[in-house]
Amino acid sequence: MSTLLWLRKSLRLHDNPALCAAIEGSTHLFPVFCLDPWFVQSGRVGTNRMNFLLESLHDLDASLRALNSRLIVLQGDPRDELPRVWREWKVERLAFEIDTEEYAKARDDEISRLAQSMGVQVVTRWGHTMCDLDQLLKHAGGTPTTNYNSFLSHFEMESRLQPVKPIDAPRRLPPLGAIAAAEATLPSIDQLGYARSHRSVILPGGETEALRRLEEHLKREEWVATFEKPQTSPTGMNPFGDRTRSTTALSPYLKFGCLSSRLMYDEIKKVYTRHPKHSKPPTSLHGQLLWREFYYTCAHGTPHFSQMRGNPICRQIPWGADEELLAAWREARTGYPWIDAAMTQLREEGWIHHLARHAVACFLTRGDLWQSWEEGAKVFDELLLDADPAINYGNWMWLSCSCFFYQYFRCYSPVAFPRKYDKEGEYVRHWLPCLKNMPAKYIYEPWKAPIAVQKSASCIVGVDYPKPIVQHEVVSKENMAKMAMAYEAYKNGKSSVGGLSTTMGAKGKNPLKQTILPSSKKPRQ
DNA sequence: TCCGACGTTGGAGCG
DNA sequence: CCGCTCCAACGTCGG
Repeated sequence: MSTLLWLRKSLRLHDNPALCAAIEGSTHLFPVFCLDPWFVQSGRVGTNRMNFLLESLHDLDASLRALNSRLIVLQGDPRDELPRVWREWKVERLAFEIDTEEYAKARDDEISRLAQSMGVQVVTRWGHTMCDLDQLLKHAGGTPTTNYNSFLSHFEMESRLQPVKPIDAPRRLPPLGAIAAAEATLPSIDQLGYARSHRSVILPGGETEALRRLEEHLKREEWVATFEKPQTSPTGMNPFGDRTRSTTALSPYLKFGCLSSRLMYDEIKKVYTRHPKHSKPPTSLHGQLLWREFYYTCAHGTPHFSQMRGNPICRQIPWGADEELLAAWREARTGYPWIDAAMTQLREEGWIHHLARHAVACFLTRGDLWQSWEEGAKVFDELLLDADPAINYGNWMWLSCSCFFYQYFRCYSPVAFPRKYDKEGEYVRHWLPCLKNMPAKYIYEPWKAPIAVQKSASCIVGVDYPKPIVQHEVVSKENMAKMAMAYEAYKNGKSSVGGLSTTMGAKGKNPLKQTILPSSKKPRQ
């Protein structure tokens, strides 16, 4: 049996069920990654994340070579490339990990049909998440819950049936066929049309690095056991070395599957057994992995999860469409140093702390600029190393009070919020050097500094640094009123957007129940 | 059907 | 510096 293992995520050897399935009964194994133009040439993936991907592929290739195999990298649409190599290499079986992203589902359905039509067997396995997401949906009665605590009970049910247990990396691999060995290798980032100079390697990609970092974190048992997410700081200058304020920053490794979420969960569990008074979800480290699982399940079971219209869990809110405001936010020139510093770090490093994401997301949407969360999500999707559709869109809905979270009167101040963490404004000074000499008193609101102070700090607001594009005290109040109206419209059972009229939310508590019950299941009554 | 408790991470003002 | 209350008042769950 000759098997092609089609790698997309799970760029690792450890805890890789699809890899194990591909090995079983194979005389030849072709590990293949396909650089799909839908991702590569579309502008969807920024330089930093593409670089992370290439490093991860490079690392995987090295690990495969150590087992007398190697990674074959194809370039082109997998709908063309895979059938070609199935023929050329006489592939009898295709194995891949289930991917629940919107694009991936459609793509994988097509590929599976092509394979069957060409007599190629198809084997799929879950592996990117801790559980089989269809099973989690089943525990929820067929429709995803938008409530974390409800989700926790579903997860507990499922993990009792299928304990979260990682599997070891294989020690031997079937050899490649001779023809396949001649195929092209990994391109460099400039060969893919990206400017090498725009790259900033803060987090190097790859399974080796992921496991090393996980191990480093696990050594700090006390820290692991007592981790409380809300206690961490968004303004830590070096989040990857700072031992007192940082998070793990393992998200990019989880996104690409350089690190298995099941392995991480299981290793943390071992620490918990030695520290009986450990923290608990939602704030604990286990809690963080469960948030990931939560959003994945929700996205898997929700149509049009990436947008507002047609998304049954998303509040319909009449966002504005002001290209200037959006551009100012995206390009870090809102005139609010905290917002601009975070957006600068995002662009430079591809990573910002979760609370910085909250702050800039709230600012763009319900807090200040009243722009659609979809636009913000697109920017994050391009720039974040860990950009992950389920989690990204989910969190944008959360922050914009479109789903999951509804207390729109709780609004982040771009001035008061960062001050709680960083009184001196070191974070701002680092990312916005033009404000380096601004006194701490004015660092988050430099337009309030007397002109003499601005002069002695060599930073004239309106010249060296922008004036604020909106007045937070004014617009945040106006926007709260707009949110109240949108919620009122929702309660009255009609959409407030584009004259669309829907009965959504008119009576039912969960509009999903009326719209997307899986055909295989009967409604619960 | 109603009501209270709760919701990972708000802000301002107070003691 | 911390913890408390109020601000005005969201949806969801469960008794």
